[in-house]
Amino acid sequence: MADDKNSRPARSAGHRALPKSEATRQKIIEAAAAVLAERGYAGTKLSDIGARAGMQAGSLYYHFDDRDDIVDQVLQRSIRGVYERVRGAVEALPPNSGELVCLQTAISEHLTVILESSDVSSAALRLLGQLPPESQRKYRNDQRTYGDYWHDIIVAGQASGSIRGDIDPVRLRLFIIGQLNWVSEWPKSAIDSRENVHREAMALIMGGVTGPVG
Amino acid sequence: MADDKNSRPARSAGHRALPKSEATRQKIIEAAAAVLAERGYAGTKLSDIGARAGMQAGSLYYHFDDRDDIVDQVLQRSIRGVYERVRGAVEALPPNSGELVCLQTAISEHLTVILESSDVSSAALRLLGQLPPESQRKYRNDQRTYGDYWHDIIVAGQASGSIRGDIDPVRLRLFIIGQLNWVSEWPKSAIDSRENVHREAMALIMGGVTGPVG
DNA sequence: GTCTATACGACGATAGAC
DNA sequence: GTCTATCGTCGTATAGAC
Repeated sequence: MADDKNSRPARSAGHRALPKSEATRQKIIEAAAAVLAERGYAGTKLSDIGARAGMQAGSLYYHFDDRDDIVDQVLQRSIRGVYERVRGAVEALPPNSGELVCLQTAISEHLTVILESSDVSSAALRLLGQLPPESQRKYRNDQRTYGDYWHDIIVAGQASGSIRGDIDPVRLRLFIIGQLNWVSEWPKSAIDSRENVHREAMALIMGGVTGPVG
Repeated sequence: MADDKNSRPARSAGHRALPKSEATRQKIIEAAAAVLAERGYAGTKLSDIGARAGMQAGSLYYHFDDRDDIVDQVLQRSIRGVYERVRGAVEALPPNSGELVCLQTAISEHLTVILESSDVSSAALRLLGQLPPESQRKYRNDQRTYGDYWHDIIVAGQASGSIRGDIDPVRLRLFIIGQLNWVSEWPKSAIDSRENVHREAMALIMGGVTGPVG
């Protein structure tokens, strides 16, 4: 649990929210996410990250320990970022909203994150599978936390009857999230407007291909 | 269009279907697919492929021109393989089967391929996105052929009213195929039996989370 | 903080023995 | 057909100037 970098900057007295070094870290992480998303884990070279962040490869070592440290930050932020966004959206619902509304909100927000940050947030999704197995373990907890959050919504919905009960809740979640995640692989030409993607995704997940009335 | 390897072996007179060299090619391609699926494009080393195929890295060059040639074969077989399987299944239906049945058959067969060859066939799906953009062009045709096949089914179904018409047919296809493709990313623990996955995927895609009767 | 230069290892690819 | 040995290249990481 040695973690000297995440609470940076630990300087004398906090005054500004984004000191220069932190802003640069941000820029590097975003650059790395972009490269990771399009080249994959092993295909991401420090020179690419540096180029996109406007500096030389060697300069990255001032801000990060090594290559994996950068990848690490991208993944952490992505996974936790999606979770916080979705949880925030669901918790913003009026109290006693039905489970179906919670599910719809989670779907909508998850999709929003994918559509708006097609780099930073969707990079993680495609990356987890290509990491060396040991590295994957580090993110299992964050992944499971997010999965559990969905799981609870789905199970509650099935108990109340608002969500069909003849599909295993784990697989139901995996089907839904998988369908949404794959949007990050779409050709850009298929996304004419985010509104359409949202509306149609919701319509399909809710009512299926035969439509809301069977 | 120089393509001297694909029609191998071009030996004196055909006698056996699988001469040794062709069998070895097969084994290498399968090994490569396995490594590609778990390490990604750039993460796949010739030494890994060789190890899994039971030979040294240098020996691979007897069967293939270079690294990209191997990746190429994996992708070609995967994309075309799924297409042929799905088309075969749909064409095996009794004539004048409804479009909805065609769609269901396509879904079922696509999922079957993913579940049974979680290496060879699913490797391609995740790979296309991480290839250097120039390389991607080579597979666009095969991809489009497969997409068009689904497209025709969906459009016909929408015309006849058996498939809801309020979702863009291109996105409807992408949603469905994406949901199925993502199954290759599932933790193995989520697949207790292929039958269950099939049944539930079909139920969800057909009727949505609210169930077949709304 | 960022640069250039360099040490070092890893991987793709080739050559030649068997 | 497959092996071992080797070369060349590229990418990570470090060192030290600015």
